[in-house]
Amino acid sequence: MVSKRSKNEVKRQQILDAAVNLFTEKGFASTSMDLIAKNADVSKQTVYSHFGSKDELFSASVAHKCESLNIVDLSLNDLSDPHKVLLALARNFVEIITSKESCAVHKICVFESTTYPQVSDIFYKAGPLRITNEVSLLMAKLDQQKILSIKDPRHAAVQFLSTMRGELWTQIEFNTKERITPEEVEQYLHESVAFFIRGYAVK
Amino acid sequence: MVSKRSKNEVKRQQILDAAVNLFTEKGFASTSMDLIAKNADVSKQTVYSHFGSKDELFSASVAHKCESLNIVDLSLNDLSDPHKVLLALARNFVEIITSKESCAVHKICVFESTTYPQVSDIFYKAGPLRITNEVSLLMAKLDQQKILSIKDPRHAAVQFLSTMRGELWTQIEFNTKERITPEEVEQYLHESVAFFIRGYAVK
DNA sequence: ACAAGACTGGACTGTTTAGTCTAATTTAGG
DNA sequence: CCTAAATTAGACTAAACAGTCCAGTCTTGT
Repeated sequence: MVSKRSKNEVKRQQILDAAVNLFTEKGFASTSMDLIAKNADVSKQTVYSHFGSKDELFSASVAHKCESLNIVDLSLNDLSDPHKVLLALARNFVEIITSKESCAVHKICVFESTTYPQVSDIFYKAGPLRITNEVSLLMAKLDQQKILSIKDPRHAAVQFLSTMRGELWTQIEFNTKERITPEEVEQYLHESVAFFIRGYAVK
Repeated sequence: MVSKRSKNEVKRQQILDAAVNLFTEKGFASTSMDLIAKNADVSKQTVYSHFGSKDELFSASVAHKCESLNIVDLSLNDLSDPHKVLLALARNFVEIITSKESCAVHKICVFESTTYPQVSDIFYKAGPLRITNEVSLLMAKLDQQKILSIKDPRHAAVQFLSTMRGELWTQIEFNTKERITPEEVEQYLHESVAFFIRGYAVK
């Protein structure tokens, strides 16, 4: 037998999932509470008893999604081959930021950043800010171990991540017809890692 | 006396301006035709006689805005001091992409890129694609004149522009509370230009 | 001055929506 | 089995909105 509490939780999850899917797909304004209820397989009243208003549900559903988003893996200890380390990081980073889920949440957070700065802030801190901080630490380590010569680890992190994003990211953002092929992306990442290392090589 | 044609044009411009301002500010769904008419100081019927529908007006107004957006100045002939040339370019680029107008159009185009890919395409071609193409040419010249050693000018252009965007751009996107100071931006650009040149220095 | 076309304001339709209410039904714990 | 809370479907309100229509007014080229 399922406890009352957990039955409650299940419905809550259903609502959050349906909500975030619809919000990211159609936007806040074009998503109706009726449709959320229907997609969540729940009555409208239940939606309102869990979340007081559309605004509240919006915040909660985006926050919920941010918690479940994949994050970049930085569990690296052997840094002796910087090309290998940075290329793995770059691939991992690009894979995550170009994923459908991540793009969808990114899009809605940016769009609603003036109307719902709290919501946008949640994503910013869970995504861009977090990864930048973590890569900064990596850069500091590379400098410390004299593998690269990095005076300002934060700037290096920003440069690295910005660079890896590359053209594919922009094409996805704008939903362009033409797209860079995976092979081109791979080549770009390879070149860019080499470029980055040249820029921070120890003298 | 103003000609019929140009009087017509004036109203048309008023409508387009009011429309793009509202669309970028509130989004497509949350902007009403009544309000556009009111802000354009024109009757609703006039809006409909110039543009058949809300969709049509949306496309036309974004396209109109894209035409009038500032573009990066690349009229450089003396490339002998690459640091100077690239720093000027970087400053110019950042100034434009962080401007209110540009950010507002960027935001709506990205957000509506699935619903209105044609609209998003207009911005993509007038903005990111165009500047990337132009900077590619510059990179090719720098290689040709043996000022830098750039095998793949397009990749170099993407790397350069991505890098210069930096953290400020992200903070603006997400409308964060904390912001990098102009001094920090200036320092970042300076460092990043030097970093770029190190990465493409002639051997 | 005159005719053609542009413009106006406002009424109107039909639809969609957030949020509320209610009365009946289901569920789960004691 | 009983009670209390949770859930349900559906009706309902009040507002907003896209798009149409119309009757009258203003503009402009001739």
